[in-house]
Amino acid sequence: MGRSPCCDQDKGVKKGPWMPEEDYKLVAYIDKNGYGKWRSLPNIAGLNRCGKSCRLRWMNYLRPDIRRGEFTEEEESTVVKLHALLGNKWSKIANHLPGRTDNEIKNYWNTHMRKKMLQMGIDPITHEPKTNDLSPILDVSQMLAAAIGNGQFGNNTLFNNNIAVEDLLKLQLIHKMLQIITPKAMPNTNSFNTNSLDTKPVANNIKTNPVNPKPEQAAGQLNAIDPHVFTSQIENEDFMPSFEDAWDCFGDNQLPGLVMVSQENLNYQTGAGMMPDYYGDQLREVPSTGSISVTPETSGLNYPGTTQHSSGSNVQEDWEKFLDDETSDSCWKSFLDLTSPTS
DNA sequence: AAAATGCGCAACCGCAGGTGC
DNA sequence: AGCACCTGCGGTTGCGCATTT
Repeated sequence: MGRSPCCDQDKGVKKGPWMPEEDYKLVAYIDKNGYGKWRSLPNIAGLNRCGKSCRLRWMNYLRPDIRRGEFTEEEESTVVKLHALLGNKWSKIANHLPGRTDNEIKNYWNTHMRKKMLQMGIDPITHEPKTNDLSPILDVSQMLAAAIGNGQFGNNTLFNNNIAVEDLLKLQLIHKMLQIITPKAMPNTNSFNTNSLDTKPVANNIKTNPVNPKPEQAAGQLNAIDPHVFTSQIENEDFMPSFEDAWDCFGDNQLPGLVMVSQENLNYQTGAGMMPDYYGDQLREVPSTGSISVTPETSGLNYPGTTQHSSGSNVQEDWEKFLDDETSDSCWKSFLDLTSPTS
């Protein structure tokens, strides 16, 4: 389809910053005639500007309902959540932020929030942890699986009371997990920032997890050590968790990292600043390959605190449900704590 | 004090969808 | 059906100010 050049941009129209008198002309014209017909507007209004430029100036700067100044925490939270849901759909995001323009949100994202997320080790595009910080767990998981599978330690060694090998593997696993949870307290620190981790009790999360059919039981298993206590104790240099304490985090007959949790779920959980917190059978249904998307309708995953996108509903409905779900606030709150100017 | 560098933001550019003739 | 035009969107640019060297 053919398309003519925008306005009269080849005929010496002015570009660059707008002068106050140009603003005045534009506002005066729109006050009198309303806006629209941008192509013809410059001639009628006596402006030597491209119609597009006039529209942009009005929409992004002169409009009376424009809201300026620092983004509030609530606005930031909304932007982050919507960006996770919609991606770089700035105009759609702007629809949820009265008075903010798509351009302003885009600029704010690129200059402030994107940087903060990178500092947190979170990919601002995918909203996933940027580094492969969970690979150690998977490595150990694979080692365990291999050890069992190929009979390296004898047939079913782990289940035949070979305490030394089992404990060694446990130790390695716990050590690697501690590296992830508290890099500053452990050797081999990594870049994942845990300073603002939200250690919301697991039970609260499980309670709203749509894929966990037995929340009380699961919470009981996993809260043998309260994550609040666990992580705060770890940050205390005097604390050295015992095998029993750490191991009790996991349910009976469950070898952490072996089969129960997919890479996607691990990424999601730790990205939200929490330990992997549920290992119920239901999670086996989560696909273990492919890349995660935080967009529920594209990933097909049920995330804690979110609602599954049904084929009959739209993104906005899901978003409103998401906003109403108070249990979904935790990870964003921690993010905002970090991005707050006062922090 | 001056130059270099970094940063934030307004504005520009190209493209695509929608609409009317 | 095809064309021209209008409008809106998202990526990018470049200017001006602030900070650092």
